[in-house]
Amino acid sequence: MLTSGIIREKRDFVIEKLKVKNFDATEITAKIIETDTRRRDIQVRADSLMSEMNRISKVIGKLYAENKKAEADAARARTGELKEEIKELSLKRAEAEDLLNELLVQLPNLPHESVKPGKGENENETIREGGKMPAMSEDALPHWDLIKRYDIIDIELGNKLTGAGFPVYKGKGARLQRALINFFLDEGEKAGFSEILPPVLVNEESGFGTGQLPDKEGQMYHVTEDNLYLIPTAEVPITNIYRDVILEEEQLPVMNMGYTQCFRREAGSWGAHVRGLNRLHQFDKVEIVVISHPSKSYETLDMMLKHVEHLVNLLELPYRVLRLCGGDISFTSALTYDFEVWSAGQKRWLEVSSVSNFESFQSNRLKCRYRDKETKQNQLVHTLNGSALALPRIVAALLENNQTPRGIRVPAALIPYTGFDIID
RNA sequence: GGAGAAAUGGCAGAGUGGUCGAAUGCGGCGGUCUUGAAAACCGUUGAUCGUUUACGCGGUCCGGGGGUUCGAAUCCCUCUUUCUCCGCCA
Repeated sequence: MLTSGIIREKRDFVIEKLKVKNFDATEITAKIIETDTRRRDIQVRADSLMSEMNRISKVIGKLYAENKKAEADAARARTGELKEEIKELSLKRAEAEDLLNELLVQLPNLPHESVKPGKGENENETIREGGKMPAMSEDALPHWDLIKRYDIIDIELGNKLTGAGFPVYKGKGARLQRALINFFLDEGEKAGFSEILPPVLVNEESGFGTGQLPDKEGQMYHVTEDNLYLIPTAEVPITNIYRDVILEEEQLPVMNMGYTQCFRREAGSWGAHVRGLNRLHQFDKVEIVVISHPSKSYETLDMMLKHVEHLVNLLELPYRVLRLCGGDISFTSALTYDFEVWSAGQKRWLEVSSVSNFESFQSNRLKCRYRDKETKQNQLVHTLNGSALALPRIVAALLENNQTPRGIRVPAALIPYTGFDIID
């Protein structure tokens, strides 16, 4: 969330910026400023009352020590009234604080200056393309046919065991998953990321820290019995490691990555675009998460982009990189690049990675700061994350783009991991 | 799941109702000494909210929440976590 400070000091700027995200902040920022002012006013009054109370208490203590009971009792006369007032003010302050938080949480992050306005995904801007388009005949099969032909991923069986969106990987299909996970982790390590294997269930605080709660509650599976949530991405546990943490400046950047299974309810998503592996309730993903010095976070974003590009290149997939426009970028992000790979069977682009800089939007919620060497002040860090990569659509594209009459060719970089060079 | 013990600053560890934000040690930072370093010695060293042009000043925080009291790290309730013992278990 944004800080109340920036809204107080640069309200017009905030309103202007949020227009890029098609968000009208006029009314809510006014409420925020009003609530914030009220909160501070209450605190000033409460503080001075408490100060007086402390003073009187000390005097009483001294009087008792000197055995001056009568004077002590006289001093106590006023305390009841003070106590009453303090109680009342604290309640009001808590109320104002809660309301302020409620309001702040509703404001999206400010978009970076390079983000252009736009209604939706059609207005995203392609900033880079790479890879070679596969030479395919018109009748290239979509992956949902290929997985059946080679019996490597079983959607129906997943239906039997669990329900729609929970496929079962078998034989070379299972091995391919394992190969991709190890490949991504090994490449991540080479790029300087430390591996984390976090829990896939998190508590409410974590959900709030990264912004899934309270607004996007329906996205996550909720284990009500224990009030835990199945993670929709490794971003949640890995970023929350740094909740309430103050880092030393020289520790930055903190570069972590983790493989986890991811769980998404995706309530209400149906249609042709979600067929096969295109959208699942459970899938595998390696996520990279970086905590960066605020002045370096856009360099960090570029570094992460290069890493993802490197992965896609090694997998020999044709890709393009999009800079999301204001209408498509997420609530929490300041700047997001999407990676899409071409799928020859479906003849369309599939999103396989989303790399974002959240600036201090997440860290403000997380209270993750670093101690500035020069000023000795604690400052909010910038957080970034990206998929590197999400498996299902990568698998879909690999299968579709590499289909041959003899079977499905495995890209060279993966063969050491799969142990086979063809799926047949 | 049952019984007991505990939770204090970066770490270790005192403190059981009145200048306690908290002794002491270690660590960190600054300094003296030294050609340099070590040792020794001296000083300093938490977070957070508010206020102030500023120097400052005030409030809150001793696992979380609530309570008793003029006053709580200290007493009471509750939750969480850790340790020990028992049970169960991959």
